Amino acid sequence: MNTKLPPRTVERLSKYRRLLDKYKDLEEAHIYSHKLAALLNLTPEQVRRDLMLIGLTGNHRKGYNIKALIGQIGTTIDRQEGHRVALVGIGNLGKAVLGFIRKANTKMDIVAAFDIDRNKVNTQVAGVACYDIGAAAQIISREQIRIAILTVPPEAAVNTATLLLESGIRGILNFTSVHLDVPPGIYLKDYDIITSLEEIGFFIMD
Amino acid sequence: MNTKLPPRTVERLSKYRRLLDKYKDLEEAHIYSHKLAALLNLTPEQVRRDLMLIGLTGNHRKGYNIKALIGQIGTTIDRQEGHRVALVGIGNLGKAVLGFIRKANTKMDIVAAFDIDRNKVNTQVAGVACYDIGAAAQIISREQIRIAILTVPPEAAVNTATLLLESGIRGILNFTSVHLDVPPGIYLKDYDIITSLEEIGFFIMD
DNA sequence: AATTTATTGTTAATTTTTTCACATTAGTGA
DNA sequence: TCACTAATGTGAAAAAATTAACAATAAATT
Ligand SMILES: NC(=O)c1ccc[n+]([C@@H]2O[C@H](COP(=O)([O-])OP(=O)(O)OC[C@H]3O[C@@H](n4cnc5c(N)ncnc54)[C@H](O)[C@@H]3O)[C@@H](O)[C@H]2O)c1
Ligand SMILES: NC(=O)c1ccc[n+]([C@@H]2O[C@H](COP(=O)([O-])OP(=O)(O)OC[C@H]3O[C@@H](n4cnc5c(N)ncnc54)[C@H](O)[C@@H]3O)[C@@H](O)[C@H]2O)c1
Repeated sequence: MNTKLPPRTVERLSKYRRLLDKYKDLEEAHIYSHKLAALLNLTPEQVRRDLMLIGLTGNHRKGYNIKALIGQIGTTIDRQEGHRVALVGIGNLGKAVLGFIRKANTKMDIVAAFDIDRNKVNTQVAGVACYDIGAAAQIISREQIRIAILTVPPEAAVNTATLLLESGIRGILNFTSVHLDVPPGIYLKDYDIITSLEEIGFFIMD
Repeated sequence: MNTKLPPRTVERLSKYRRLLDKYKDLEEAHIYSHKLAALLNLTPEQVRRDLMLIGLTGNHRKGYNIKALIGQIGTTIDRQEGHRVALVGIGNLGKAVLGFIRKANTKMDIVAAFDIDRNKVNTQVAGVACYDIGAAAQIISREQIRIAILTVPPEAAVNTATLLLESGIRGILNFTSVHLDVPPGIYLKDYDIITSLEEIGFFIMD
């Protein structure tokens, strides 16, 4: 079900599902486009169009069936078999991420974590097995891991990313704020809290 | 210098500066739009347009003077006096954020952190004073804090956000993945790693 | 000094995204 | 049963963002 979808739509679909996840077991719960829009600061038209794009159809009187909505978002943006993810760098941020994803209901499975610190290697954090970074190539290949979350210290970022790409990683979520040069075909997403803060700062000025 | 700027431009300006920050002391360093674009997966035209929008002018032969570029981004998106920020919830994520921002060169100053845990209250983390959440209203008002980073457990999110808004906070960076209902005029930005991962997952499928 | 070159600055064109507008429709209740 | 209501679904319009195109130009070279 991988038709070409606008990137923004993909992002919003993920958010709809995150928001409505807690109602997923209610068989007959519905939500109106204007309600969903209000919850996420969007317009009702935008919500309807997004849902239209994934072929979801609502009820003219009750709105969208939440269970169906979650299901359809799943068939659209998830891989059936899920995604196998590695976390690299089990520091404060890495631990927070592990704990967070463990609790979340998602097809993103963190199947391995890597660190260089001997005290962390061969332990479990939030139910995830931690390995030495030296074993990364082997484990990523064996476990068919395709996505990596990079939370190593900045000075280790470039080398670690190179290693990950050589090991078969196809997408990186990079928290290090270090610029990574990736070849075409690799999906790199950077997140930097400072950019978020500066954006907030700019828009609250008056 | 607060002309109306497209939100995307603001975000990219922040990224240009983050990326070039390390060259800020080189008096005569220049960069071409195409070089900057390549570093951030943008087009040269987009870079030139962004810089045009903030009234920055490059040299036809050498490109943009990095120091001038950083300066002009500053006058455009920063407040001269900086922004006073509070971090609320000093757990794994909160500590990572404190350490990160302390090291970064930015006008965002974290001037207080809050927690409910008695072991954390009245300590310092990454040079930031930690207070009891009960003192938040008083300290936020006294310190004129306008922006809060919310890293409390999900179940505390709504109440804590209410308290922050009552205390004068105008912008919230919300990591809790809990939906917050904020009145108009308050700038809320949510970040959820799962949405980032799902986006990566979707776009590496083929 | 003239020529060449590579880049900027910017208008115009294009593409993408959002919003409008309204016909259609499922349920409600008189 | 039949109008009425408050939604959806979607083509069309508008707005926003990006990309193309190219004249202007500053430095390097001859
Ligand atoms: N983008 C953001 O918003 C943001 C926020 C906070 C932190 N950060 C960044 O995230 C990263 C981690 O932050 P943190 O606070 O968790 O740091 P941390 O020092 O607590 O953790 C880093 C971990 O990486 C491990 N490590 C070091 N070298 C390694 C290597 N070569 N291979 C594997 N593991 C290695 C360390 O042993 C440690 O466990 C840093 O780069 C930091 O700057 C980014
Ligand atoms: N959005 C994301 O990408 C992302 C990633 C990781 C974690 N998270 C979320 O961030 C939050 C923090 O995660 P963490 O791993 O640091 O959790 P944590 O449990 O380590 O830290 C939470 C901290 O908040 C404090 N706290 C509890 N109640 C409080 C209150 N009422 N007022 C002030 N402080 C209070 C606790 O004492 C603790 O120090 C959680 O909501 C988690 O789900 C989000």
